[in-house]
Amino acid sequence: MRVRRRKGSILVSQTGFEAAAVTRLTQAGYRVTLPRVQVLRTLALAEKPLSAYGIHQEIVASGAKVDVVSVYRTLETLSKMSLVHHIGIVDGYMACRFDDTHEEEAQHVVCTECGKVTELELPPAVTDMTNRQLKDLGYVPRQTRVEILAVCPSCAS
Amino acid sequence: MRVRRRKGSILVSQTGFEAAAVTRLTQAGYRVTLPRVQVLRTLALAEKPLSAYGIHQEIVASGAKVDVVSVYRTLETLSKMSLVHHIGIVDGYMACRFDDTHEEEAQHVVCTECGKVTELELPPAVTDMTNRQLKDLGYVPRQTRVEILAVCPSCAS
DNA sequence: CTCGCTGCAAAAAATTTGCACATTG
DNA sequence: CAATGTGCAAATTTTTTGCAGCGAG
Repeated sequence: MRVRRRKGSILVSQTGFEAAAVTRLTQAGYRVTLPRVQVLRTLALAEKPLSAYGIHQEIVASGAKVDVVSVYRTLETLSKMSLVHHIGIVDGYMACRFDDTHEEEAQHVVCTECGKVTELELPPAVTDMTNRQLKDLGYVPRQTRVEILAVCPSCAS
Repeated sequence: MRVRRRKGSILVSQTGFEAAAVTRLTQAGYRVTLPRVQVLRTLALAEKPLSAYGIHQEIVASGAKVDVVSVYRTLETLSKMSLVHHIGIVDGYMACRFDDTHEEEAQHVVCTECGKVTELELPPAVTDMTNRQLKDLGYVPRQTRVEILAVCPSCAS
C-alpha cells in the first residue's frame, strides 16, 4: 500500500488524517496499536486541544478503555513523528493535518473565547524577518513556534 | 516616593525590577506582601522560567518559607499586572522587564540547549503582517504571543 | 480598624516508574 | 517468535479549595 504524497504543505483531507498517520507510523517502523489509534482518532475528532489526561478521559468516557500511561507514552511517540502538536499556551495536543513533516515551523491561533485552535500558515516574509533578527542576535533558529491569541470569526460575530 | 517613568518600552534596570514592581502593585491598589516580594525577587534572579511549584521550592530551598498556595495565588496577581509572563512552551514564569504594560504583545526566544529565555522585540512589520493576515481570516487579534525555539549565542559557540 | 491576603489542612488532579505480560509485524 | 509496546500497581508531583486568622494600608 502506497501513500499519496504531494509536494509542499498540502492539507490532508479531514477524514484521511488517521489513515495517513497509520501509514507514517508504519513506514517509520512503529507498530500500529490500539492506544495509538485511539489517541489519533480522539485528536482527529477533537474541537480543541486536549491534554494527555484529557485525552484519556475522553477515550474512557466514550466507552473504550486504555491506560493513562499508554496515552502519555503514545503522545511522546506521535510528537516525535510530528503527527501531533503540543500547544503551550493551553497545554494541549492537537492533530497536525499537514501532509509533510514541517518540523521547523508551527503556527497556531488560539481563540480566547471558545478555546478552539487553528493551525495556520504565516507569509514567508514573517518567518524570514524573524529568523533574520534571531541570527543577528547570535541565535541559531531551530523551530519557530508562533502562538497567537485572538477571537475567532464565529465568536467575534 | 515617585517612580521613574519613561515613554515606550524602555527596559527597567536589572536591579530596579523589584522596586518598580512594588510601585506598580501599590498604584494598582494591591498590597505589598511578603509572598509577593519573595516571588518577584525569585523571578528577578532566575536564569530561566520557573513553574509555580518550582518557585516555591526555590524559595524554601533558600531558607525562607511561604505556602505553595500563596505562590499560585501570587502568580495570578502578577500575571494580571503583566509583571510576569507565562511561557507556554516550557510552562514557566519569568519576570517581565519592560517598563510599560505592553499587554498586547509578548515575544520570547527559548534556548533548546540551556533553557534560558529572552524577551525580545520583533520589528513592527512582523506584528503588522501577522495581524493583517488574522484580520483577513476574520479573527480579532488580542494578544500576539510569539514563542521561538533556538540555540542561544552561548550554547551555539 | 478593616478588608485583602496568607497559612494550614486536606483532597483532587496530573504525571512518572518498574515490571510482568500481551501483541504486532 | 522477538522485540516492541501495553496494563497494572503504586508512588510522586502538581494544583485546587475552604476557612480561620494575620497584617498592610
